Amino acid sequence: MQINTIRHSLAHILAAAVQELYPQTKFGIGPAIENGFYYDFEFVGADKRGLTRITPGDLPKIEEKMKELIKKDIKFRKKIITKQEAKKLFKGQPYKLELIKELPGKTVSIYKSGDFTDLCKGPHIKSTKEINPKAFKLTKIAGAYWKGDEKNPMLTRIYGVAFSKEKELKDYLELQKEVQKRDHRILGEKLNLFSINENIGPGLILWHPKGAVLKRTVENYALEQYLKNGYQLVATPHIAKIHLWEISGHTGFYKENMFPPMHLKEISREEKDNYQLKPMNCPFHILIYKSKIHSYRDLPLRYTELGTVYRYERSGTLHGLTRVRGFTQDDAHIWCTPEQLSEELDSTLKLALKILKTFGFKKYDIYLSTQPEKFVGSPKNWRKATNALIYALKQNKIDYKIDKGGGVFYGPKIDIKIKDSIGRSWQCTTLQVDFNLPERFKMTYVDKNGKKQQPIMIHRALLGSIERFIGVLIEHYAGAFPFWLAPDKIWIIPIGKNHIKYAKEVAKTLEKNLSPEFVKQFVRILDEKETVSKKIREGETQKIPYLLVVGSEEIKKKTIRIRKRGKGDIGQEKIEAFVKRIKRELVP
RNA sequence: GCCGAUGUAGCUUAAUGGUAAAGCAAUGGUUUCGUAAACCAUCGAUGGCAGUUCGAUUCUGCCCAUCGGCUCCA
Repeated sequence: MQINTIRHSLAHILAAAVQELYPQTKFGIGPAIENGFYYDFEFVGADKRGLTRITPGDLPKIEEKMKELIKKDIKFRKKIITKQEAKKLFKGQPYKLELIKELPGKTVSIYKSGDFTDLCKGPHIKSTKEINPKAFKLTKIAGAYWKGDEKNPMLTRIYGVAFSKEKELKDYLELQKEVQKRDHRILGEKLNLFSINENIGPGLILWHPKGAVLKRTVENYALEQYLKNGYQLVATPHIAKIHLWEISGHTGFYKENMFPPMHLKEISREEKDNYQLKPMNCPFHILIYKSKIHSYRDLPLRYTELGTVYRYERSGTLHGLTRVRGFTQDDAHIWCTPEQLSEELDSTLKLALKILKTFGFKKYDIYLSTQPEKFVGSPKNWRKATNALIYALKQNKIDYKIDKGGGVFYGPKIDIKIKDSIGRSWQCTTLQVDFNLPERFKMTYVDKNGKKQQPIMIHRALLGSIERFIGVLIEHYAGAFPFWLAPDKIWIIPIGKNHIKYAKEVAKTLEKNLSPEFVKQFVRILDEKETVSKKIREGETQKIPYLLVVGSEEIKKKTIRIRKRGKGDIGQEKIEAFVKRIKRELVP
């Protein structure tokens, strides 16, 4: 039997159990989902809103009831009935009645399993005998809007996971533990990378020294790649007159996601204009473009900036580094002629894939998002741009999925979701064609015939938000960063106080072979009065790539004893040999 | 924003309507140590504002923040 069918049937069994335990319950819907199922309920009852509060503490009781039902060998029976009959059957079930009303045709199908009957098109298992009662588990309770619309009432959703074999359930629960261990919010604190302080505000990141070094390494690498590939560095302010956002159209489309305006007249009467914290960099780059007249010979023109932007994300959506209110984009805008578009998209995509690969991401899900219902620009341009994106994808031999109608109103786009080391996807790279802003800002270039033309604009952020990208990096590597990224690279551990002098000599040799800056930033001598074991433990928990232990033996032989993260003690080595080793590893 | 849960020292956790306990960390001292936690001492906390109470960290309300979801992510 298909596991999805079992999951779906389990949703019905969940509903059946709930019906027995809480007879007044109103039922929403209950589909199978990835790894399991859920069912939405409205628990009618006695509190001031007329509801019964269900808490995670109630789950074991419901789960027990489900197992009881499964044991009873309940049969699933399908029946086609008329809508009229259905309305009678589901009297008192407002959500079901709403669904019946919306379904096409004159009849609907229902499934009866024991005392529980549900409106459902199926398919289902024949009998609960097919369910392995040891391979499912109710996991959590959450609020969920009826039909996913926040204008609708919020129902109580009970989630469960289900598999065919008990072992699979165990593996799944193990994986969840692994996910928890890799949580960048926990590792961020353990490795002292960043924090969020409630006196500063939710979604605003404090980068601690080690985190800031990591961020800098990531940013420097990305920027270096852009400068090598024909981008020009620009820098722009964090605020601008609100008028700018009126031109760009953001105040109209995006107001509730922007931090509200600053009213300068509150401090100075002469100030007539209100200012606005920037939610994006594009208008600034456009105005640099517009600061002079451009020839077709200037194109493609590429401006890049590590631009810090602020967006008012709803409080409930914030999450560690991956969803924040202030973040830095590795942003760039490219303007080109229609003829250049394909080539630009192709090379941008290549660059994106190269950079992601360097950071250790080898697997991706790539989406092409096409024209939505509401759009600006001509359908012909949309077709052209979409074809140019497809061309770029084909040039790079990329398997992609089409997100039909998923484009932004101003143009089609390619999104890359990277897969981390335990298979989760994260949206990072975005590559968008924009017909809107060049029009709104009246951008032009002079073509071969001396005529003014409108350039095509590409927005692209390859890492996306640096904050999110680092969050993903932390989870991908579980905090054990490759040498070139690690913000703390080498610890030198003298065995006793008589060996501190030699430890310093080792550091000096590294300075000579690498640089004083490198040693200051990345090498630490642990001369505290602690045991060697303690220092090793500390180094391991801090996930330091190399721990160099030095004692009398090493002094005599002029070597160091290397403990490599994940490998343990790999033996003694001359310092020169070690330098060679790390020089190799320092290259991204 | 919505539904639900949570908030005790820098971190992890304990306890209580009546003196808030411990481990790690930090600081000071002893130990100078060969690959994942030496020893002793010291410092240090109930998210905020109200209310109930003789007394609130504990009960109630509001606020703030965090967590799990929903919705959102131009």
